[in-house]
Amino acid sequence: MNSIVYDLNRHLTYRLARLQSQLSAQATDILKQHTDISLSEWRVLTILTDPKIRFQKDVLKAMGLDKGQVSRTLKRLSDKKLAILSPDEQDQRNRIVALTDDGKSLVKKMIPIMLARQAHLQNGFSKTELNSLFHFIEMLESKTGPIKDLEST
Amino acid sequence: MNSIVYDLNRHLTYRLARLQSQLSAQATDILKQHTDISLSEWRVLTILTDPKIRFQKDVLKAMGLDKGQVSRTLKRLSDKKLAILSPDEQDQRNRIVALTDDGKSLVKKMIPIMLARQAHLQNGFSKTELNSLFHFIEMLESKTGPIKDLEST
DNA sequence: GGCAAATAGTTGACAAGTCAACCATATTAG
DNA sequence: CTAATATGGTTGACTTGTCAACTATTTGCC
Repeated sequence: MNSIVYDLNRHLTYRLARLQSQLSAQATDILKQHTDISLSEWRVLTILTDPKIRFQKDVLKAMGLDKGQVSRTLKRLSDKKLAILSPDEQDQRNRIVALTDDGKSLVKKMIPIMLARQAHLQNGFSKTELNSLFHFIEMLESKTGPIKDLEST
Repeated sequence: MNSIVYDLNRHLTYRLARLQSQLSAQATDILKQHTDISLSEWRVLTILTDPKIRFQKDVLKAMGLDKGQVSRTLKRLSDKKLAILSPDEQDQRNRIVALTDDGKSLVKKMIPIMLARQAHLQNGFSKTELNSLFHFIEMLESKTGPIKDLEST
């Protein structure tokens, strides 16, 4: 009667967690082979290629990362001379963020490599399948808030 | 001409990372409302309900976690009297791991809650869709090893 | 104008994850 | 038998992620 076995492998969030940790290890490896930036640094760099991103707060919103994490990541990028942070004269609370030339060329160099990886991962999926995968991700993301009535039978 | 914009939102691994961090925050919240164990502790507890898991190394294999992480998580579970670790007389390298009665009842109490959450998340997906989602996860997981020939044009 | 609230960012403390060195016990091959 | 190797586990150092407190501006309201 003590059949409280919980099948983790059919457990969606667990599977996603495992997948995610393997994927990020893979990305970290690739980055290490070519540069000396971390995965989160890479993500911020790519965000900075978007002309709509002008302030630190835009990075924050675009990525949904922690404030402090963004602050420190940008500081590291700035130390590595890949990004430049400057004050906004209009509103002194803001910090203007931008890629340096070094930053731009690093991104330019890495993009084909990272895209090749994406292609590798998506290889074997049809266009339709990919779309439904993105659709699934969106649906799940819409349900990641607090849940009420969890224990009602 | 400097159109090096990298669309992160159409970037599979980035979306999965974001989804995953939201999901695990949600799980952590739920656990905090009902107990004082962390998500990784919860996962190890559920693993321990499987009668095939007898030694610490089995936990390791079943979860694909870091050695050290498993060692420390089990230590915390043992400190909280939820699991018990004992030496294996046959092979002194092994540690036998098992749930205590407290551990069992905690799992029993939490399982319906965690299953309700899974149901909530999967709500809106048809059986077919769920199967293809799991299938996608498997396909991706099979591609998380090192990649060669990444830069060939 | 002046004060409360909102916004942007920084910092420190702490938890979780990753890596590698290390110890003890078993296994195996000569 | 014993020396090399493999296995299971622990530990410390380091990185990354998370949370909350705090400072400095700006905005909105009376």
